[in-house]
Amino acid sequence: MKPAGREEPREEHAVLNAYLAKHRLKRSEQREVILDAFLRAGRHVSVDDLLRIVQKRRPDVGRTTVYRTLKLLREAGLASELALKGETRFETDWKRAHHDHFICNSCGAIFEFASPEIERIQDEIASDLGFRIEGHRHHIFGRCRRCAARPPRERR
Amino acid sequence: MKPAGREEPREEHAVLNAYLAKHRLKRSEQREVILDAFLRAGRHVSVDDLLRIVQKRRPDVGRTTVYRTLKLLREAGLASELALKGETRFETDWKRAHHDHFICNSCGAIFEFASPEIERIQDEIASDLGFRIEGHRHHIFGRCRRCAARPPRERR
DNA sequence: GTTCCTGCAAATCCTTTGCAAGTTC
DNA sequence: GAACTTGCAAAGGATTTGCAGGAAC
Repeated sequence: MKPAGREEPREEHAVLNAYLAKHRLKRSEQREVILDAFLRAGRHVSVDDLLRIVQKRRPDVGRTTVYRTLKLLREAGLASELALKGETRFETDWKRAHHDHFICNSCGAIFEFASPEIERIQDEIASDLGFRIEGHRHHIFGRCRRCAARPPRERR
Repeated sequence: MKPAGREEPREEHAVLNAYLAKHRLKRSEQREVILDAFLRAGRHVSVDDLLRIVQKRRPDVGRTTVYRTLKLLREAGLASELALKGETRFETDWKRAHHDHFICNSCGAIFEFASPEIERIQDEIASDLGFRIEGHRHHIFGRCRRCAARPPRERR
């Protein structure tokens, strides 16, 4: 455990810096701060979530920069996006195994799952079709354990 | 009235009318025309596609009405939506078996697939989690047979 | 006649872009 | 100093909403 306040030198910072160098882009404090906030934020943050977190430390960072930095992080392989209806959320993607999502319609909680078996079947179907897979998004919607137990109250 | 260019009396029209009656809503020519265009349009139309088709027959129909009618059709169980990045597409949903989609990143073509096996695995995973499934969206992205054969030309 | 629909324009929401000023290399 | 970044305001694109007039019941 590192001293309070201070940022641990996470591998992801090095990855970002390598990416910047490779593309002749420049480092900036904003990018550091945003990456750091993103890594600490936990999974499935929206742009607004992230902006809010970042602004606690640097109130002058603009929403535009958060958008631009998230795009950069995606290109660098550090973030991936989760296109939900109406809003896009982001999750860390560095050395994480592929996974998909359960999304609770009631409380909005997002759970992750992975199934090599599903992936395998997908691959089979794709190869039957002559389709070359480049990615996929598999979202399951429903009610999480807690919300299923406490059904939504009736309207009338 | 059944003038030339006549519409076949599809079951879906009856479903819509039943839905309207049940909810004390009113029938209108716009709704008929939009539903009809939607049924004929084939799969995966965008709002703009549909608007264009509808306006061939009734140039005075507004985009707003198309949005509103699609919403209605969804509620009546006649349409379901396919949330793609940047635009929403709609497909007919009356008495159609559940299916998911392959989407070609290159030409935009959309193919459908269904796998009872995948559904079964999903159910298992969900029940392990105590999650009650209400629906899902499974999109696979990549290149279709044709686009895979003709790789994208290089930029330089 | 009352209630519902429609089309237009305006409003929203999320995201991107133009630009002048500030940073990094 | 040249090239890249930033934040703001404005622009964009998709979708929704307010409203006055028009249709359906």
